[in-house]
Parts: sequence; structure tokens; C-alpha cells
Amino acid sequence: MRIGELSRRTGVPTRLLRYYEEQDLLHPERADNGYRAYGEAAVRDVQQIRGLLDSGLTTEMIRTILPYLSAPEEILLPPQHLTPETAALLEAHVDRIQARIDCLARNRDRLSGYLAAVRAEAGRP
Amino acid sequence: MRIGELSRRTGVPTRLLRYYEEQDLLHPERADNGYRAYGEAAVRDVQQIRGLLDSGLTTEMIRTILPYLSAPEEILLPPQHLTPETAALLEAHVDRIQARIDCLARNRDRLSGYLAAVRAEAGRP
DNA sequence: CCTTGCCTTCACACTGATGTGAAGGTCCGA
DNA sequence: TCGGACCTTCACATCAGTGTGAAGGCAAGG
Repeated sequence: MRIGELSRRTGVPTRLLRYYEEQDLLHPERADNGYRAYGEAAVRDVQQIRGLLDSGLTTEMIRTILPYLSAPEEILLPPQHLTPETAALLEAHVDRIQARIDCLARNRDRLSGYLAAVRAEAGRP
Repeated sequence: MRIGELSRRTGVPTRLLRYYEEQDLLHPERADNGYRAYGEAAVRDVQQIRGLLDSGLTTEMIRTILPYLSAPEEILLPPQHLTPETAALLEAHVDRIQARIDCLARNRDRLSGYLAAVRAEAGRP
């Protein structure tokens, strides 16, 4: 599919799809006339990228981990391509992600705890 | 305490402490000579702000939720200051935070699942 | 053939978070 | 009284993620 259709199907402006390619997150083929040609998988990839960007990851982090995320459990990348250095890097990323999760969960709890307290107060004044 | 000490105790450059004030996240007193005067609580506040920024929240989101986070469960803000609109806004923020958590947790699982698979493969070739 | 709509690259601009430095006021200890 | 360490504001610079528009190539339909 071409960039316009991918944009419509994902809700992401073509400008950003080109930017993600420039950032090495997407790798569409090219038709003879130079048009970008995306496969079906690109839809999921783009949604994945958006989710991670919205969650505060940088394009650099996403570029690193994306190859190990695109496959839904079955089509794992051959592990021979995974040097110990890369594995360590991925583990570091897992740790950073975990730290974010912890921070967010902690504050979500505080926030919703506060809201619950206020509601209880309001119901029984 | 003055800005230099707060910077040393939190590891956050003074430039950023001034920026957070400009963004209405910190509200230090001023001494007669114009120097910023921070209370002890500022240390926790700054760490809170850093954690949330590192977790991908914007200063705007942080500005909104910070008043409801600074207190560690006991010193809740009086609920009469909480209009229904504000409550709704806070709930929306909770939802956004939850969405981030879900996205991050999902991808953390994929990533660490992949790493585990590779390790299993390596241990039993 | 010409219009319409899609595509291409290039480029300028904004915002948010940050780095860095200049120019100057304050305070304390030698 | 001077020097150094601190503080002040102001301002320009950078990076990432976007918006926006110009200038032009390609394709399909009336």
C-alpha cells in the first residue's frame, strides 16, 4: 500500500510516516516511480510506534527494541543475531521501561486513591 | 535552602530548577536579596517531577496532578477545592497514565519474553 | 489533453525540555 | 578590601517530534 492509505488506516499524518522512516523505524519498499510501498504489517508497526512514542519513549529507544517487538510471539528473530552486547542493551531497556511503569503505577495509585477518598467524603459528609 | 543545595541534593541542574519554577511546578519563597528559598519538601517534589518527566509526562500534566501527589496519603488537599470538572480532568489523567502503563507493560513482556527465549535456546542448543 | 489527486523532496518553523554563557548583584572568609 | 562562590535575569542554542507549505513528478478519469 502507498503512504496515503497507510496514513488513513493508522490516522498518522504522512509527514510523520516519512519522519519515522527517516528515523529508521519504518522501511518501506519503493515502487518503480519512487513511491513508498508498505506491507500489511506496517499498520501494526505504525500503531506500535505511536503507542511507544505516546508512552514517552524516544525514537532511539524504539529503533532499538522495535525489531524484537514486531513479531507476535511466533516469528522470533533468529537469536544468532543477538550478540551479548545487544542482549545487555535490551535488558537495560527493559529495566528503564520497568522503572517508568513503577513510577507511573505509583502515581496512578496516589491519584486514584485521592479521587476515591474525595468521593467517599462526598457520599458521607 | 538555596537553589545550589537543592541542586546538589537532587542532582538536578539549577537551570532546570528555575525552569520548573517558570513552568509553575515549584514555588520557592524569596529571600530579601532575591535568592530562591526552598523548603525541605522541595527535595521530594523535585524527585517526583523528575520521575514523572522521565516517565514521559509533560510539564503540563505534571502541573495538573502534582498538587494531588505531593502529600504521602495523609495530608490530602481539602476536597472542597476539587470541582467536578477538576475531578473529571484528574480521572482522564489517570486513564492516560493507565494506557501508558498498559503499553509499556505489554512491550516489556514481549521484550523480556524474547530475551528469555534466547537464553533458553542458548542453554540447550 | 487537462484536471485532480496522489506522490516526491526540501525547507522553514514551532514547542517542550534542556545546555550554556554573559553580565551583574550578594555574601563570606582571608 | 578583595576574591571566590554563590545568586540573579536574559538570551541564544540544541534536539526531538511535529505542522505546514512550496515545487514538481506521476497516474487515472472525463
